[in-house]
Amino acid sequence: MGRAKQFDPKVAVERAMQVFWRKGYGGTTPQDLVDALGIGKGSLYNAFGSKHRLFEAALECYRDKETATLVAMLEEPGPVKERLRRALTRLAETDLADPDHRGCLAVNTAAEFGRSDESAVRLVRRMFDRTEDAFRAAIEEGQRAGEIRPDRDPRAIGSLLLNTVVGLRVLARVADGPERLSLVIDGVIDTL
Amino acid sequence: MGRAKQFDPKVAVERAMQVFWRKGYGGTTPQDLVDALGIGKGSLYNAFGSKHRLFEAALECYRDKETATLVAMLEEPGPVKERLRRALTRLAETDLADPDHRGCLAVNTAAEFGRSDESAVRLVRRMFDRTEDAFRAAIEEGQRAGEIRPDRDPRAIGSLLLNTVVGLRVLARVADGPERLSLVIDGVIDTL
DNA sequence: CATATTTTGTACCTGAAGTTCAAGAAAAGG
DNA sequence: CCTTTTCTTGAACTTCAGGTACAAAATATG
Repeated sequence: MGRAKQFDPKVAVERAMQVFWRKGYGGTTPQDLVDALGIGKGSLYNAFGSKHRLFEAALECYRDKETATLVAMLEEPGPVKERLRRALTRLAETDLADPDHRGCLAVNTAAEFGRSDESAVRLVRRMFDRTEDAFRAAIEEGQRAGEIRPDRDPRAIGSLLLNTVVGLRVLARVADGPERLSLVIDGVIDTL
Repeated sequence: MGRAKQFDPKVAVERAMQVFWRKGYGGTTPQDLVDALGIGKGSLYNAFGSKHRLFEAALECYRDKETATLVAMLEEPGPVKERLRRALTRLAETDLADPDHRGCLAVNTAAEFGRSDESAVRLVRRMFDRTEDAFRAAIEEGQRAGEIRPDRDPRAIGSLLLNTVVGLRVLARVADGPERLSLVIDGVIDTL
């Protein structure tokens, strides 16, 4: 019973995610959210409680979509090394093509909050863990297929690739061209 | 003629740098700065014009100190690879030992502003360029000394090391231990 | 010492952030 | 169909960010 919501919370969170991604948490105002979600301030606070809680939901949404995309890219056909290269390249290209150069919401959040925000840090860590796991799985597959030397620690390479992606997405935020990013990607992939 | 300043602007900028480093640009209020610098608001705005101008000065100060530290570390005696490993390790250790886990001010600034702030982006780019240059110089030295294979592009390795550092300093902001960072450092250095 | 010039702290202003609330509208139950 | 419950809307409220204006104080220069 009671009046039904006039908007879809899923859609609202996704729109909020776009705003937080573009402007950061601190840079986003309730008014920005009201404008982007197309609902009144009251509804916003009734539905999500606070700017921060909405942010958590948005970050969770981002994390799920982003990791799903990465996993999908890593599951494409072809040699593992080529898949990895393609995944990184596509990531860099996407970031550079974005007119706002938003980079990665999780990385930006890590930089914005550090550990001063418990819930944010938890969400970011989880996203990083999942990303590393996805890379590790790909590496193990490559080792089983004989494409990657079996004497290297998959977890270590996973960490290294995670770190590479994090770096790339920061550099992409201020990059004026693709050169440096390409050098990085080639440099990393060629050592595998 | 006229009264002399009661405080040392250099010291003031350095203190401001500490505040911006800890709280970010958006998270720093004029009151924070007044408290940290120990001068009145009037003096602050008289001396620096605006929060943003003071931030630029602080970022410049940070950049100069930080790159000087890096260059000094890379100029220590010993094999180049060991110098690089030590430099990265010390960086990670410093970040983890910092109770606030502030990471790198330039990286945080890149993440906070992206390209929405022209002057900030310029300062960050310059810091990144200098860092890459420092690494490139070290690599070239290593190649001359026969420690590093001469068929690799020093600029590319410089980019790769820069990217590694940027990634490390983001991961350090949310890391709960040194394990992942160590894996990354060893993974990168061992491929040189 | 006189004066011009600068510094300094305080008081003040404007706008917005972040949230709450009262009043009304729509859906379900008796 | 009336009550109950939940949602909606927009205004109201509180606090503070960010910066300006000012008058008093201090000091280099002639």
